[in-house]
Amino acid sequence: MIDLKQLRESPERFIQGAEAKNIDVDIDRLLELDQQRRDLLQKQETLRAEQKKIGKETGPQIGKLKGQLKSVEDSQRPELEARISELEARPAALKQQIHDLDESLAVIEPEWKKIQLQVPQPPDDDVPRGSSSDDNVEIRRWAPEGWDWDKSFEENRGFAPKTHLELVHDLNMVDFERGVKVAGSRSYVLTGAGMRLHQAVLAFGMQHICEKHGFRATSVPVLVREQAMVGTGFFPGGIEQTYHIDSDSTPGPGQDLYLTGTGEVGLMSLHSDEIVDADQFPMKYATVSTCFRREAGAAGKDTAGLYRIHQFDKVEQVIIDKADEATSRTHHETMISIVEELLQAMQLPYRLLQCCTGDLGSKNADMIDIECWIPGRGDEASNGRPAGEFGETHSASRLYDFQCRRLNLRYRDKDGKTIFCHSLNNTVVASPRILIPILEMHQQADGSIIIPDVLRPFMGGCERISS
RNA sequence: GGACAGGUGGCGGAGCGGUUGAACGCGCUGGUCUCGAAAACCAGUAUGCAUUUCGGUGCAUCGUGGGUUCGAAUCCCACCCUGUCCGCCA
Repeated sequence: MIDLKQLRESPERFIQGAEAKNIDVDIDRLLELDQQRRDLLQKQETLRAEQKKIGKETGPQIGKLKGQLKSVEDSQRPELEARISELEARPAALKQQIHDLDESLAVIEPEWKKIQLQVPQPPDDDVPRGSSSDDNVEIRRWAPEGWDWDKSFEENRGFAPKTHLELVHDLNMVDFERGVKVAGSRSYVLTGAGMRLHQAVLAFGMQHICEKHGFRATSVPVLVREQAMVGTGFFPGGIEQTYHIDSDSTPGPGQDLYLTGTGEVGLMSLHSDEIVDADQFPMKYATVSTCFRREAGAAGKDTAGLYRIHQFDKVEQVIIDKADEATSRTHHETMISIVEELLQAMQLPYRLLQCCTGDLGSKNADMIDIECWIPGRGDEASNGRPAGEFGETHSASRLYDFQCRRLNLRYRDKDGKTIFCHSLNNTVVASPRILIPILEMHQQADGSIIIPDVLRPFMGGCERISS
């Protein structure tokens, strides 16, 4: 959520920000409603002040007179009643006016709130303008020694690569058919070495971020209240991406909940509605959680394999810290470098992409995607085999106070003022998607797969997966 | 599935129709005392919005929304949430 004060002061910044992000939101209308609302509130406040003042003066009198009314003789009643109704007349009139203003406000506020939740955070000035992921800008890339970016996998390694689909089939690591039988399209069942490797990657990710970088290991609810989805900024925009445990069809307590698409929701919601102690900054959390995504609107895209699926597991990192842009930028770089360490440790070639304004999503001021090289992806080369392509495996967001404002997550500065925190989040590792580059990049000419050193301790020392 | 209880400030906990934005306790901040600390004592200590001659001032907020009333934390209705006991399941 954006700061309405800032919006009033510099609406252009937000209008241009929404435009750059390709988000259609009627900011002029919001400003208009905001002005109306403020006018109404001001009028109402004045009336209330008067009502209160009168109430203090005449209230006790009325009470006393009404008491007398009970014990007094009939002949004196009319006079008493007249005095009471005289005293009651003014506050009653005020009450009616205040009530009318309430009704006017009730007309405005739903739309006012709705648009407010839709206004995106303007992108930072140094984010390149663009309309889609095609306009993202590569920052840098890395590959293990011996890998030549100008050559194909076959030229680099001396044999034609299999796709991950072929590999998991040949090595019996995934059962897609039964996955689909049980759970429908985009479902899978990891088996044997597939499941072991999946768990190894997640365990490695948790170990790395917690032990090497001091993030606090934390579990999160993956079934959450709507407020957590709104607070973290996934709603209203992402509602069609989200599974809903529906109270209409299955009434009863605990039935109106949503399945989270990322551990970020649970982690960031931990401190919602809190004024956290600034001494704890920066607050660094890591979790591993199952993530659920409906992938609505992605029909026909990446239908085969482990790339785009409804359910996966992810190690996620978040940082909450004081409201300072420079600090946020530093954290952002740190969180990205943690991922780079991990990918380098697993010897996976990757590149960093600066996402353009059109690809940022509504809540980010800046976002860096990390893409691993996947030999089995992409268009067909002349030999009829995939030419290889980068595939997004990580996404690092810098949100400033946009998310914490929604979550009502604050701290006190030196002067005791409450301030909304800044937040950031980044994938540590998401599996099984990350298994795709691991399998494809570490495959051998004989069809076996060499397990990266760093994962072996989590697989009982196993060095190689072969049929 | 059945039977209840309850939602008040950073926390605990009063209040159940009239200066109650809210007693009391704890915590926190400042001060006195002390060589220093603890204890004791004194003072202060909610959030949001608006307004301001930056000293304040006004309004709202006791789960949420509506209602009754001249007046609601207090009464009524609906909803949300939390907890307890029994049953069931792991």
